[in-house]
Amino acid sequence: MVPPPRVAAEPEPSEDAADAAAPDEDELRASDGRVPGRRGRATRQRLLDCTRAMLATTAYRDVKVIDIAREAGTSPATFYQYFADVEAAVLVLAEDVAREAAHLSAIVEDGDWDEASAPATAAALVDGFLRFWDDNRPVLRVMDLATDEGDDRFRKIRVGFLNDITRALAEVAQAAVVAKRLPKGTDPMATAGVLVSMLAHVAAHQYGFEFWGIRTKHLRATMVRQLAWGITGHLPD
Amino acid sequence: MVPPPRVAAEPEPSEDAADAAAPDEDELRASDGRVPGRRGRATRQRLLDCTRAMLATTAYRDVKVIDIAREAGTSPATFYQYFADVEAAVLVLAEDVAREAAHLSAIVEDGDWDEASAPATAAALVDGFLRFWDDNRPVLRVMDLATDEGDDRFRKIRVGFLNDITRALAEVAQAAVVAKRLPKGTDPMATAGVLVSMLAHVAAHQYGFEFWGIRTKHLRATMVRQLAWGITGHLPD
DNA sequence: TGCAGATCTGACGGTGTGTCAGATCCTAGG
DNA sequence: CCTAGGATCTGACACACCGTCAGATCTGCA
Repeated sequence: MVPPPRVAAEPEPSEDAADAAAPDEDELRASDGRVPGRRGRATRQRLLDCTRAMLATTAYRDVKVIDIAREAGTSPATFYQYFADVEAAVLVLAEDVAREAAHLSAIVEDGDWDEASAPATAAALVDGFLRFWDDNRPVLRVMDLATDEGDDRFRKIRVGFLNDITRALAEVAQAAVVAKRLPKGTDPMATAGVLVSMLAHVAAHQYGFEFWGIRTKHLRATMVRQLAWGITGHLPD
Repeated sequence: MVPPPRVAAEPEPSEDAADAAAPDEDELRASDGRVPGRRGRATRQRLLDCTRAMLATTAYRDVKVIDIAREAGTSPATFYQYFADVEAAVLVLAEDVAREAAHLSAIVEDGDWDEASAPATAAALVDGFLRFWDDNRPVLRVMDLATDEGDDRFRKIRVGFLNDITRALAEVAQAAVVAKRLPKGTDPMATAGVLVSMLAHVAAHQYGFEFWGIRTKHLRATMVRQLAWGITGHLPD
């Protein structure tokens, strides 16, 4: 369950300069401790893509290394060159997803939360959540599971990306407390955290709602209302 | 992924009368289609208990039939006599958990939701959720995963048990809409559904919050506030 | 062109799966 | 008390996946 310690080794600047395609992953190591070159990185990426695809079509429990490798046109041994196990590959996917989530906190930070604008800003955030979960559901659900199972590597990623949004919302709530629109004892961080939970869970189970007759339109409106009021204290409508 | 069709067979009334210990599970069949007797049911239960225990200590992905069987002091072949696979056993555990959840909807139905009582009733429901998730976390997280993966057998159970609570809350919301404490367009069911989502998700990730410094006390207060307002339209405090 | 890594894989021992046929257990009826 | 016959369990097996090597193959460059 513990990530293997990264072996410290002298860098390979010639390679590094050659392909600056990798954004900030210059810490990559294969299982044998060497820094992969162009070909290696391509294989690794192919394996990641296939893992993501697999996750979208197969129950997590049934995702096998051999299937991923076959799909990627390579052998299981190659998979193990880059990842300790399936979980490790998913962890990398989770990191990617978390990076993509940055635009969600931007919505909170860049939006206006005064009485007139709050509903629209809240709506933008709600839509962002729904869309984001739609795009990344397979990875996010494994992330949720692993976090709940006590895996700290996943928890850190999850907390990290939700944290940015939560902090941003907490600032808004804090302002509302100061302005006495929210009751004095209100904990801004707890408020923001609970609302982010609401957003995350509804987004995750969106289709579960339709299943029992709730239209997405109403769902969305309710989320917006609950969020806007909870965070600003402005009564909606 | 599809449950095996139950083979229709003539019942065994003599056995049935002998041990009425089983509440409503008289539809039980072993893999070979026969109705298990006392000994069989005991073995089955032992396997279920071990499955639950396993789930509490081991990542779902790593829960193996052979481990469950070993733990139960029996052989894998016996496990397969009662369950098609690990998932099938967890499904039964999920049904049990859902049955236990009945008391949560009772809190909503039996409680008062007038302005004076709403916070206390909401608090009781919040505590019920937190406690319930605490007691059944391992099964509930697998239920969430399977539901999200599109498994309808789990979805039905999940929806079924949350449905009772949601319906009960929706009635309260409906009353608030009629009384014009909630805006006219409000969909009571969607409102209740979103709030139940909030409760479920916060309860599921309770310890994730503590991880980043939010005290359970504040978390609870926020949930209560959000729930009481959202469902009754009464401003708290 | 040929060498020195870099990358990949065949092959293998180990473990888990799922399914029989038959062994073992239990109990009702003699 | 004994025994037949159904209820229950399991050894054994064929198959699949895991995880790890040593060595085969590929690639870029001197």
